[in-house]
Amino acid sequence: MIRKIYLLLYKKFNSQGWWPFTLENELHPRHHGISPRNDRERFEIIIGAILTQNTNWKNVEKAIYNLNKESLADIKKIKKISHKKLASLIRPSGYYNQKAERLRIMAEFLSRNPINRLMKVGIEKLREKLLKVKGIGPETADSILLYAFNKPIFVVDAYTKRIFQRIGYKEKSYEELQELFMSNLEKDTKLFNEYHALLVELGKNYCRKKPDCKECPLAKLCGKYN
DNA sequence: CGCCAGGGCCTCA
DNA sequence: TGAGGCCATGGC
Repeated sequence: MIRKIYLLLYKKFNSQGWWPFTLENELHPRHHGISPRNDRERFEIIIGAILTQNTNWKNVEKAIYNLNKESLADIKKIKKISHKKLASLIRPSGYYNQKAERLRIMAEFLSRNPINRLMKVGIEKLREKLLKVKGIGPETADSILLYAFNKPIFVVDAYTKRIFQRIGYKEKSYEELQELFMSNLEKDTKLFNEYHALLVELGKNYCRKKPDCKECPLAKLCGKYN
């Protein structure tokens, strides 16, 4: 069933090309359908994962644009910039004081633990290290693992919880839901990447807080609809 | 105008 | 472990 749902979503929405990030000569993050290839791109994804916490991605794009205008997708620069300045640049993403602090803490962590070294750490150990960083919870950690480090882990977000609750799955906690996917799919980075992105697309367009079930690709197998 | 968005921390049972 | 308050902007 987990795989069937994936296929239905893919048929409806096609490839999502996640995670959206910015190429060297751009300022605005976009979906490229490729993995990050250098530290700047990986760090920008990490920044986006923090800024999008409980926030619309469109607002995060504005904040990332502001940062890129000053080439601030850079660990050393984020460490050096003042809190006031950083907070004002990321203001559109909301919670800007908290998030400025979280970006600074993450930059310090990555300064002590360089990305090229983290890339070689085992997935479980890397996840534990990320979760110890203040401001990084399960979803942000897993987003970083999957989209910045290309590790095969499934990201569970509010959309995932809402969609699968409505379909009729009893799993509730983050770990239970994550295990549902991890145990029913081959541990493939590309598959986990696409699946999560497709769930976000469904959550935004159909399985909203007030659901629009009419053209939902999952309507036939959804407990709420039937 | 109200509602909501790709969470996480802290506090208190 | 889980519920509730807090953090905040911008789009619709």
